[in-house]
Amino acid sequence: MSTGANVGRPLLIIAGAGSGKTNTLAHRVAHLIVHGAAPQRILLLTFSRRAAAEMERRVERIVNTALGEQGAAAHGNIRWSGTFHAVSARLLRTYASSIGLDPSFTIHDREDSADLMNLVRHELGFSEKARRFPLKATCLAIYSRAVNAVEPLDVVLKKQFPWCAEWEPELRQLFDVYVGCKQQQHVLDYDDLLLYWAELMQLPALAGEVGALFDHVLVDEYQDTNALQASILRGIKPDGAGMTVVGDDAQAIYGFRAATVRNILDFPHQFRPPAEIVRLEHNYRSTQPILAACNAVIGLAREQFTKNLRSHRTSGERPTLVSVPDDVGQVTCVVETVLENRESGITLKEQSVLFRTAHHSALLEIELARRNIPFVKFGGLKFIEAAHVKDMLAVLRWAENPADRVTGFRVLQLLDGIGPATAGRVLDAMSGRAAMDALASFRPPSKVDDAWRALVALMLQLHGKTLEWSAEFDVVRQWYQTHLEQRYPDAAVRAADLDQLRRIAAGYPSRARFLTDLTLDPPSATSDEAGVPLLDEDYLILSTIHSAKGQEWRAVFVLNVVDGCIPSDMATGSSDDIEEERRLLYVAMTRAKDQLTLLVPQRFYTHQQSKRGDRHVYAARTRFIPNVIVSQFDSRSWPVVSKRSPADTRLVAAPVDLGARLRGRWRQTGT
DNA sequence: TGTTCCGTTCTTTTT
DNA sequence: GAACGGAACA
Repeated sequence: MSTGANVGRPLLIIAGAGSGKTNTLAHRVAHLIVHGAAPQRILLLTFSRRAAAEMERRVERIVNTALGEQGAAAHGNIRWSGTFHAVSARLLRTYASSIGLDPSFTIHDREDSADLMNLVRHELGFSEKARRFPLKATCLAIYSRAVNAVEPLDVVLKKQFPWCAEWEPELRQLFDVYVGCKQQQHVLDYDDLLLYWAELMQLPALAGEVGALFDHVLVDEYQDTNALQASILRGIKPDGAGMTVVGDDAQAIYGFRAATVRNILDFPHQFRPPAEIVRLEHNYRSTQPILAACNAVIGLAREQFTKNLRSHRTSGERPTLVSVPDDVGQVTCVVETVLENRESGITLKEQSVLFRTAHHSALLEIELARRNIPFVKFGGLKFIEAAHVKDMLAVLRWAENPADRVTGFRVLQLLDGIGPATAGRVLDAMSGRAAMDALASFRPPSKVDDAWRALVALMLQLHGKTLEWSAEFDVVRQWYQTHLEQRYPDAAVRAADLDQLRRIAAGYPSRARFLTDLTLDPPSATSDEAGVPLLDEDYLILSTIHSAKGQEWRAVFVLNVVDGCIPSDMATGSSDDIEEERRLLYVAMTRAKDQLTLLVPQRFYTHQQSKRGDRHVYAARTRFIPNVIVSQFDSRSWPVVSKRSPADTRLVAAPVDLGARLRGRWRQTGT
């Protein structure tokens, strides 16, 4: 890459799967540093904290090699790196006073936001049953979409939520009050982090100041950013000078979060002269047969992608389509193949099992635990979302920000005898200036007296900030023990999670940093043994396809490659949705270096139809691997039956799409 | 007012 | 199979 001459000019790198994107970006950053750019003035925006850390590590290594350790140390480290959300939180705390924001704001995660939305929803009387108003999660999804896509409510409703369109005036009112509540309570949600940053960039003086912090702005996974994020970038570097974005339009899988492929496609022509475009089309990851199958799958997409990836690794086996009888067969097949692989020298860590939705791995997790095979799971429910962990965090967060009603609501209702009504009255009393005084002088129902005194004492102690952060955590932990035992029969198991939380807390200098970081970059993995750091141990990777983005393994298994899972039954609404599901399968397949196994259960259990009887449906191989391209795969059945009747073989080679037909019929009558 | 139980509805991916 | 809302009960 000829960076030297064009350091100032905007650059778009279209990087195909396995084309060494991370490495390219790392080299570019390192190159900038080696040629005199100040690391402190580089902004590196990635998709996850994990990706940012990995990037920093690589950059450091390259710079060290080029300049020697001393030379590298003289340059210092990259200071601004992370997700849009995390970087925003940091910027907003710095500029809070200039934009009328309380610098000690707390951040709501998805669940908290939904809870607040629900509070408002009830308050406005929208929750009466006769009205069938959208549920809290739907309300939040609509709101979020409007914010992130930068689209007016009526457009969002028409395009994405037509069944809620009749509620437009009520939703408008709901969102209006919701926004007011957040401001009153010094709380920002995920969307606010982007929104406030984007708004800040509309103020010329501040925009100039923030833009001037950075000489270079690099954005990874640009295909998965949304309109709001694009507007932030335009605000930072209006002329695109020093800006590099990297992405692959064929791997866009975050449309549900309002990400749009337009960002990457329209990037070059935002600028005059237009951005330079570099295409990386060599795949260094997968064998040619695997890559050919991946290309075949993405080749059937409605919109054609310009790249055609070529592999450097010409030998190897074709990917396998394995037909298994049902979900139990699927799990057995995977586990036995994984173990075989390990015998032949592929460690567990070099293998992964991918799936569309988090619960698809449930049965596998049980079997792995039974056979004592360690694993780590990415995606799905995180341990931070477990009720007992949320309880602990709620206490700490309420102390940090007593105005946060959702959090206070949660803490108060931990006490036996305090329900929504009493909690509401306490919070009303606290809404004045001296919240903690109001809390201390509140008279609760007499039967909660003892518990009440303990809570008040705890809150006063925390709010007074008389303790060291780690001691503070312990005080809360001790207070919570009673409630933990009272509420959960499996308190001992949950206590282990809280030990883990304590270890995480110990790594932070302050309560505020701990709370912010945990909300924005929560530990993404859960393992079979919570808390045991599996540093040098070997373990199998389980991951949702979304969380597998950017990763690679020697052997990859994809579960439930059937219609109804990929594409998900939830996503068969519009053809845009279907196309995103196709790319999802493509992303899953392109993770594999040497061995790729797609599992196709013949019977697929579902808990959708509750009408006693059919608890499973006859599944069909995913529509994304139609007969035209099935020759790219080795098809076989498992378990292997020595004598097969010809009829069976035919069924495996060309399964009837019975499930899809049945579902189609159901849908017509249903809606 | 708080708790419990029952019937209905919806079920994905994540910062 | 969970989450929600409504209603009955303590």
